[in-house]
Amino acid sequence: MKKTSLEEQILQTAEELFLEKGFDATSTTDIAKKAGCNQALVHYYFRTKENLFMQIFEKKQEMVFSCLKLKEESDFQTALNDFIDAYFELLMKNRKLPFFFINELIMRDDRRQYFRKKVIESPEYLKYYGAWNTMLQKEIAEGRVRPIELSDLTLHIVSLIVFTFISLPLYSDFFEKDETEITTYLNHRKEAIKEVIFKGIEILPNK
Amino acid sequence: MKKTSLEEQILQTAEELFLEKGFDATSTTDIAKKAGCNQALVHYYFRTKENLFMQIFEKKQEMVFSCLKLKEESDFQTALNDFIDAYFELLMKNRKLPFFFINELIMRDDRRQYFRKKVIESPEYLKYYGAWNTMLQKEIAEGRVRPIELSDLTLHIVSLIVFTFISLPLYSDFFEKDETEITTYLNHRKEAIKEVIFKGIEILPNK
DNA sequence: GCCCTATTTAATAGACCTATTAAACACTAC
DNA sequence: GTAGTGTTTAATAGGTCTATTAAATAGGGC
Repeated sequence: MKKTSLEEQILQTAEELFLEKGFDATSTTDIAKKAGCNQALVHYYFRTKENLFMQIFEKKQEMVFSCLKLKEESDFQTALNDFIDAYFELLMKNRKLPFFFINELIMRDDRRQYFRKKVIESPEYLKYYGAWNTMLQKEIAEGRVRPIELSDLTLHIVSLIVFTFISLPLYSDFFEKDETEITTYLNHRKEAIKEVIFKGIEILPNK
Repeated sequence: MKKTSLEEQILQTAEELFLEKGFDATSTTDIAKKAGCNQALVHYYFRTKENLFMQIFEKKQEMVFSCLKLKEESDFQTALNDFIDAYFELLMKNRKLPFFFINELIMRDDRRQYFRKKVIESPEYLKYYGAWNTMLQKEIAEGRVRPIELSDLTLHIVSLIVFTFISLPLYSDFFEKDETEITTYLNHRKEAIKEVIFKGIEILPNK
């Protein structure tokens, strides 16, 4: 029937549950029950709940991190547009990811330190940041973009995108929207975000 | 020494702890210990942890809600500017509020329903929404603001403000900032947000 | 003094959690 | 067959949590 081993099954189930309910609210008993095995088996394969969690955490961390990659050949506007598309698409496929990172990264002192060492201080991250900054500075120098810090621009974009997904449960609940309507709404939000960002940094000046 | 009764003391302590650590991570034992009383007393006064929590939840709900009020006399740009200031100031004084609402409102089905009935469907809320929309439509009709939905504009602004505070622990950790620097940073963010919003909706067209 | 009420405490029931232990099971090699 | 390996289970220790219980304490009115 199943090709996947129970170990794999536990890992998959844990991923679903940790993303759905968070670390604290998910018990090893929950995982075992849903994976269809004895609770002790979770500990047999992963020893601790924390170990099991970290495997999933690192995977998700990598997912988000890889969105920062910049296609070398493209111009700034295209790169920015692609970045927004990529980020939006990632979150449309993983709608609970913002909650996951808020609760399991931002709110945990120990994991923030881990993330900082692993991601922010990595040479790869610094390389990406440098590449983006070079592009932005060129745009500003040549008068196509108003003076703005890369850190501000990034935080603007990430705020607009991520918060769309954070507030999504309110939207779908309050206005009783079904899946199709939600997809339409999200695509609308994506364009609205591009509009306010592009206009807000004057990529397309009204002449 | 203390004028405040233990009941009041418990309520205050619970507010601090629920905001700091969230509902699940705060035990009635924690509250009692910090309030300096027996754990059973928490239940004596409030019967259940949920009861105690809801008193605090409603208070915070009211705080956020009251920011929507619109000073009747002002023009749109001033109103928008004041709204951003008010919201920012509220969160600067209550930095954990976004986490509180994400975990205790957005992520809980039952509390979303409660909030919807209590706030979103209240005549007051609808009145505020109408007043804002009237102003916005007038701006658009008279060509001072590009066509944009109020819902989009609101979500843009709230996203930008709230996410600044959501990501704040990362900022202060990663860049090792002290309190003074954080305040400077937050004020900088407030102005950066106003800039991108005002330019993004063309309140100040480049002529 | 004594009664009555409100407050506060210690003790505990009952539930759930993580992690460990020892025993049972399945399978291959011989 | 048996020995040996890795896998899976039942059982449980030891901890935490909420909520309840009964008993102790304090303070006012008489």
